[in-house]
Amino acid sequence: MSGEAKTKSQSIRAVDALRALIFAGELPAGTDHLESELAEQLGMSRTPVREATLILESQGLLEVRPRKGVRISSLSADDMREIYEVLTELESLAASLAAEAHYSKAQLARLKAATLEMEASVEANDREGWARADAAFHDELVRLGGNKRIQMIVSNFNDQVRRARAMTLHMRPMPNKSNEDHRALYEAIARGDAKAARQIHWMHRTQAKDMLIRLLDQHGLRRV
Amino acid sequence: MSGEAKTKSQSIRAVDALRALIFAGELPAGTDHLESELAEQLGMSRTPVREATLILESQGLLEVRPRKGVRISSLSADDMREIYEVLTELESLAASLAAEAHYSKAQLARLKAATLEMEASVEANDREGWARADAAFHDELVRLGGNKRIQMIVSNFNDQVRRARAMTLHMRPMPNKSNEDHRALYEAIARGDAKAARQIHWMHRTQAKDMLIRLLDQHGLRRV
DNA sequence: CAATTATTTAACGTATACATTAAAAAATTC
DNA sequence: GAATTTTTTAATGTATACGTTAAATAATTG
Repeated sequence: MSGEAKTKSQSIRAVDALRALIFAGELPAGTDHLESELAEQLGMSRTPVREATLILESQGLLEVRPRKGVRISSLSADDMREIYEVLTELESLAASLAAEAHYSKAQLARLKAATLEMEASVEANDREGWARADAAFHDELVRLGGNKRIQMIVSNFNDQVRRARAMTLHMRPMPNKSNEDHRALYEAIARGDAKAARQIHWMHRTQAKDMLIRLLDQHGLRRV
Repeated sequence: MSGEAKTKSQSIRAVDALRALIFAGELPAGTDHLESELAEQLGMSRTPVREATLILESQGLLEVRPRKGVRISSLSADDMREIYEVLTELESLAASLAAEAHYSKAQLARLKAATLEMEASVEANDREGWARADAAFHDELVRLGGNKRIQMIVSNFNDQVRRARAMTLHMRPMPNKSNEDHRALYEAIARGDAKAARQIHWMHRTQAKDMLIRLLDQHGLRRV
């Protein structure tokens, strides 16, 4: 009933495979790879690989550099700042829109569940669990905002900073303050207070940005 | 000295040509076109056309629909609202960042020039001239914000609403209020007042959005 | 004759061959 | 021997052939 046997095209497979390799760090940031090598590695011809690289280039995950192979994108502190500026702004807008939508408690169940999971994870000292719940919270927040364009951009930019977040996950203190923010944001949305929702999320993201950049800087990570 | 004879690839040529055809309305919104037809029309094989459609799809200008040809994207009023929400938010952020950068009068010369040109165009009753200067103003504003990601998204979304703006250009009253906004925004940026810059631009864009949607609605344009 | 199944068609997806061209290597010149 | 030119190499860009498959059409069945 649920698991359809989709016949995915090689191009889609190439996109998925390359994304996975990039996120797993098996194609590390800054490295170059020839189309023909990637094609061989993925067991297909160059054609679908070329199509995949065009798609991934438009998503900012790599750059196609004629005759030098595709280069896996890396991010400077400044890139990170730019991306977080956009994420902060658009997620805050989504938070505001979500509050204006006056969702019922039931419709906010997933958001609530994510906050509880984060709190439980902090109790259990489980960083990976916390990170998963945090991602779920942010995804759901943006979804509740109801603007498909925001969802697309935010998802895209989250992909771009995925490795950087993963790297710093274990460098940080346990996110207690963060959980308070999430709870406060949930409540602002639940009572339909758009202004507060926007403000709370804006502060939340801005602090996360500052922390991330500080950590990368402290650990001498010039590009990630 | 300036006009280098670039040897552009067919794929790039295809992207440029298709964009031009879309903006000119020769490939109207909502219409379907086979890869082979487009290839013939552009005088090249399907390969570069396929690559071009993948790029244009990621830019939201068309959708690739296997076996049904590529469909030129059309926008509903709701799509328009979504796009304008993002444009409003990101341009307002750019305005705020531009103010924070404390540019000199010289650095703001192009922005100033655009405001003067808009005022002159209104005097001369020249709508096309006004639209050009308005676009220049907004481009320069976003450039001054200094965030490359914002520039990319805004430019992309502007492309998507280009036709809709063009259609409504002659339905609107002469934009006097708009010119006042631009002047006030220029002054807020010049004196480094980030909060005011953001606020002025936010109102400006929100009003533009409401006007656009109202006009399209009044004229029964369900999709453009 | 409606509904289903089989067949045909045509558009796409992919592999591959080849042309182009930037980069690397070798040869030449001063 | 350094700098320039020529040659070679190899990676990409493009065309094309062909297999695959969704859609359209025809045939069949109850």
